Amino acid sequence: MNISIRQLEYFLALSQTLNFREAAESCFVTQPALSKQIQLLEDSLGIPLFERDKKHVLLTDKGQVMLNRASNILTALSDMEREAQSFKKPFSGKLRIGVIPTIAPYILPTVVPHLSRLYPDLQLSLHEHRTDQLIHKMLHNQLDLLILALNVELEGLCSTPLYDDPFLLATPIGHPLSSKTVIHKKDLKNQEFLLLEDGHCMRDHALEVCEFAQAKEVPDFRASSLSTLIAMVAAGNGITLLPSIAVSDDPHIKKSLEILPLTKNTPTRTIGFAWRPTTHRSEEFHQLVKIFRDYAPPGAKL
Amino acid sequence: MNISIRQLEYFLALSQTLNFREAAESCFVTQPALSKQIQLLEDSLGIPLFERDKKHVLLTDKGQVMLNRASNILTALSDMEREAQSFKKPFSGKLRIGVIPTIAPYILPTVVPHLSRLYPDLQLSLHEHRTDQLIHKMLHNQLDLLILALNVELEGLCSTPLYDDPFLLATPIGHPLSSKTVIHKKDLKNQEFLLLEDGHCMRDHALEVCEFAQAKEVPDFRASSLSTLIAMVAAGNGITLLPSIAVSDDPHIKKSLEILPLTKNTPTRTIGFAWRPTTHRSEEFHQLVKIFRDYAPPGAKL
DNA sequence: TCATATTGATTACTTTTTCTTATGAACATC
DNA sequence: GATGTTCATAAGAAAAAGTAATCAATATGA
Repeated sequence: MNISIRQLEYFLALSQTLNFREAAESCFVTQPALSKQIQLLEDSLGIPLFERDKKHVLLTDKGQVMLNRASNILTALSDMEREAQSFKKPFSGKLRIGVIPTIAPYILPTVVPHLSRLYPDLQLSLHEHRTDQLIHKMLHNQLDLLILALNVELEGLCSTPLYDDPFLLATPIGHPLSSKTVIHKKDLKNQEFLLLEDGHCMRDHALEVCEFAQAKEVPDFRASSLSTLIAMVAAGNGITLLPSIAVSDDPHIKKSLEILPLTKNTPTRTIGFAWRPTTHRSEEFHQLVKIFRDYAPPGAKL
Repeated sequence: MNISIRQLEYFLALSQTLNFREAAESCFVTQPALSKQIQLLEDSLGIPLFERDKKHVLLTDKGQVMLNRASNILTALSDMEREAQSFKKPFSGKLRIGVIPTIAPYILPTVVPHLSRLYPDLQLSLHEHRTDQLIHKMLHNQLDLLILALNVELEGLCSTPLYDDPFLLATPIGHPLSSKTVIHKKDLKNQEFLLLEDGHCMRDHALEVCEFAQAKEVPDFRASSLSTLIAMVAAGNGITLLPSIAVSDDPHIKKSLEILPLTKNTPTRTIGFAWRPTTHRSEEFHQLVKIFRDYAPPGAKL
């Protein structure tokens, strides 16, 4: 017998549920149908993919290797189908965009309305996650386009920069540093920084700066979002770094905090797109770059 | 309807023959069966893959793009099946090796017998082509492993070096240069070099050396193989560069030519393996590296 | 402990898909 | 204009994949 796409789909489904009935349900077929196809696939490959004793199902080692290949094949097929779609009508259909939390609130509100206006047939589906999860979802064909800070390793993805986003120093009103017009490295020595939770790439950026300037992190506190961070600084609990795009447009922030530029050699993150090399729409992404630049948020440097 | 593997296979077949009847034949089905599946595939994708006026069939632009994707998917599937095979029994089944002509005669005769002895279940299939064709065949899943000079761009392939192969100068017996013990760059100025035909990567290597040393190529002659080249030098028609592995083991050559080492900074090619990233057997290839090194030809530098 | 529920495999039968055979329409060639 | 191509189409046979019902083996809980 020959391996079929359907068998690969059933294989994927079963590997996710590890339960024949549930997997069958998720594929909208009955359990015997799925059992049969899994057996046929195992026969075709000549190796067992699952160990099943009459109560548990689990993926074998070799099954795991085969699963990765199967998953890649299905992704490639899906990309092929979606590219064909986009041939018929570019900028239509579903576009799943993933954005990191320290970028999303400052870019999406301005750009998305323009996108919807320019491409009414494009159904945008927006997802906010941290970098690791974004990359994982991208590689598993759950997202089409990422918007993130490019200063990280993007294993197996293509990327292109959109704009630079310099970091600024934020202190409480009346903080000793706030009298200065520009902050130098030595000004930060032994200052206490409030930072984001683990997993935010901006935390890593900020930590690098702190280490470089011999500053300290406030112990026992990690903010879950930039707004928490801003509130904590405003309440006088410490100082922090904020991305330009997060502060440049917000009069409220400028009243409750002091925002100070750093020296010439300003620490900066590069914001950009990333996508799977086999994506459909790589053409369209290059067009989107222009639009995202046209509607760049205040504070971003082209 | 859903796209099937079989549809992709028929698509590939038709793209090769551009004739429904022949394509059907090559797939061991009747022409209407293939016609139908091609139609279904076009319906699924929503775009025409072939233009057919009642006498000619040709691939559309979009069809070409889809073809590349289809071909990659089929290769991925074939790799998956073959990896499953190799799980059952490593070093068994067909291994298709491609080698460039300036390497094949000096490596294969020594290594292949050992391979056959070590892995009696491995069916070696050896193919001699120039670099460009090897890469093309590799990318089209017609070869599993390449042995070539790594000093070239290997688009989309993985590679690993085996050994270095320095070039030596070959002159006719009694040639003025043959009195020297070592050849320097300046010795080669205005010397007349015999070189290989276009397409041999060794020609490009040698040309670089010639340009660097301001030497000249003999006009109106291009050798089709190293043995022609050697014969032409022996006949006094000029001098040339030869790879160490081609001369170190051959007493006949040493009688009919003068073989002279070049200066310390010896021009050298690196001989190595290359394979598709998705290949089955990448494990086995790393084992083969050891064996190829164990039976390295005289003249090769590990 | 025994009734009950849940697991994946198996069987018999139905539906769907894919194939073959036979044929038709459009175009070249002689 | 007869003949031999081409690809498309239609009808029915063969193959594949599905459902429904059931089984055997294992857990769970009164």
